[in-house]
Amino acid sequence: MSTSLAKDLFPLHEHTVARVARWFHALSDETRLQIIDRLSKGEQCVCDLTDLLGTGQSRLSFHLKTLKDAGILKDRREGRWVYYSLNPEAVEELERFVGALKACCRRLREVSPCCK
Amino acid sequence: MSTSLAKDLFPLHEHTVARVARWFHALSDETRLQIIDRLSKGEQCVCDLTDLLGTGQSRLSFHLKTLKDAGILKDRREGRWVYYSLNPEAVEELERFVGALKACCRRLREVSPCCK
DNA sequence: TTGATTCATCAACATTTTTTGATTTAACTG
DNA sequence: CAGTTAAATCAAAAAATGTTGATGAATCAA
Repeated sequence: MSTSLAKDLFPLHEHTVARVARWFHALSDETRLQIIDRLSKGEQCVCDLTDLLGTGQSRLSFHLKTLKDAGILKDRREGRWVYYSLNPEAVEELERFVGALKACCRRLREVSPCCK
Repeated sequence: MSTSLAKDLFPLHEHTVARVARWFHALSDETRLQIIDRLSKGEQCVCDLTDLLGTGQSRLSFHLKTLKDAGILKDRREGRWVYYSLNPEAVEELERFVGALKACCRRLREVSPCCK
């Protein structure tokens, strides 16, 4: 079952490569991972997150935008506040990719066994 | 069970943030994802990969080093040739992280149901 | 309307990452 | 040994990213 997943994804389409690179880029920054960490506990508005960074608010805004543009976060306005949250669909797609990669590793291990 | 995994990882330790950022950075480049794609079919030596990039060999070397330093790839020398392959342990750790994140999403969905 | 608050955007700058071509190292071959 | 091949390393230039402080837009409250 997960083997067929791998068959679907690998070899990667050009389009897939671009999308996946975007996800990973969004997640490749420590500040952004801390944002993810916060949001893993639930939706937060921007002002709740400002304490994460000792510095300016534009910086936070920049990172939130990076994550949102990559599809990792969703946002929702409520009056003056904007609430950000994890986008479960993106997380699932990510999981699918990593799962497919793992399936490749498993298959390779079966092909060339312990000897070597 | 995967819920307990999430409990282990989130909230993220500083150390974890740094490690994960490294993995994701290594995977955030299209060239490097194409290398991964190749290696998903099995071990390859550097010279087999040079056709991936129209340009110089030092560039390939740079990207291979980036992936190796992040722990995503392993290498092995055999005479004049160096063979690179996926590191299954890294892939599994990656899967664990993404799985934990997904568990967070699931939990959040349960807490705040359909309404809203 | 005026003023305050929340957040996004912008432009200038700083920092980091990537590319390139040249050089170096290591391993083999004759 | 001299010559060749595979791959890593280096330094300089180019490109992409991230930071900062200032400004702008939207919403609300008095």
